[in-house]
Amino acid sequence: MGRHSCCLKQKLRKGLWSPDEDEKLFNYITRYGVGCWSSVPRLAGLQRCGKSCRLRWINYLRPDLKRGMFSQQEEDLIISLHEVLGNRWAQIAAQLPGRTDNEIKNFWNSCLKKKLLKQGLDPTTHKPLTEAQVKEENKNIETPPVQIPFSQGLSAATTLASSQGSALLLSHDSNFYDGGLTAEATREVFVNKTLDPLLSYFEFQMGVSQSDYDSSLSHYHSAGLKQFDQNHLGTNSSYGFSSMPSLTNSDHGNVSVTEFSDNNSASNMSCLFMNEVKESSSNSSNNVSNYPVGGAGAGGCQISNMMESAAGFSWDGDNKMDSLFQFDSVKSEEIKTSSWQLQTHGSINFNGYPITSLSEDLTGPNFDVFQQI
DNA sequence: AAAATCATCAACCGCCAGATG
DNA sequence: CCATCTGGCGGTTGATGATTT
Repeated sequence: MGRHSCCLKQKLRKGLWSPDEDEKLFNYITRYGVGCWSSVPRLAGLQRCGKSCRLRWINYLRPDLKRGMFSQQEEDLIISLHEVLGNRWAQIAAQLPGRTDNEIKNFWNSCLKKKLLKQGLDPTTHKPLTEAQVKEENKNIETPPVQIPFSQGLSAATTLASSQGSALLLSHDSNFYDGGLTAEATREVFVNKTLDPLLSYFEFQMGVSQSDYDSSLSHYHSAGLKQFDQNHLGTNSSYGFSSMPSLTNSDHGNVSVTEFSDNNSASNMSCLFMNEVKESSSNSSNNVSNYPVGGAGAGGCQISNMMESAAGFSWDGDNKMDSLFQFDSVKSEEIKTSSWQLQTHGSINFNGYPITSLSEDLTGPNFDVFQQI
């Protein structure tokens, strides 16, 4: 197996995406949706391979990306899911609306792994480290890991959860949480995908019933959806991007929705979807050249820069970003009845767009909830 | 102040599986 | 069937800014 045929063609650009390329891809996808990725570059006028375009859209340009720092709940959930699923990042991402597998994978490798090690847990097995492993880790980590006796009744994982003040009870040998769902059953849930992902997500995470969904979701989406209609869980309800409400219902200027922070990805198109951003330290003279050109290094999100970059895009006329989407916080009624929609010169829904994790999980027959838009 | 090291994450690579001809 | 194409996934790399020496 070699490269994809599309990648064999000469003169294809590689590396970081320029604002111009982003604009082209974004414009194309929002106008025509996703069809055949291999033809997207040609039709969008890009010197990229289809895979690259797909990746860029999924990990960066997709409007439903949440971005920002991971909340404690998300963190706990990732750890729990990782214990069940291992490095199946796409499946893990499927349970975290607005997060990409790449993002979660990076977060795991850069943060959570170390965190578990510091807690004396093997990040692969989620079991307490052996003496030898602990010694090995002690060499690498200055901070002494938490020593967790093997004989202790509570699992180390549970200890971890409680030490983090988490409401989530991580797996012991048999039970994931008080509800009594066994680890095996939970594994069934996620591996065989037999349950409503959103419901199972919240039940799994919080041990809540569907009736508690509102509060869970509002917590999860922080300042996002304040009155997420429970009808979204109904059998006849409409689903689009699972995290779309958060975006759509964002208050203007409510930066906390996406929790921009220093750790936030700098190159974040989602920034563009905010009508208002942090006061940009009066450095409004930034130009497109300030568009994040690096990976993490461009940290700090340079929101003002991003907005400048957005302005640099040749959005024609009323096709500007903030009119592109329904951002008004008063649009919750519309959210209830319609899927998340684009508001260009008419409406474009994202039926054809890759959703959330873009894994097969969300489109599989067992995930009806995601199929209804 | 400069060099070295670390942390982060966007993007690439290689592989796999399903679809298609 | 077989070959090829394509989408998707997980592992890895490399560029960059931040931090430490």
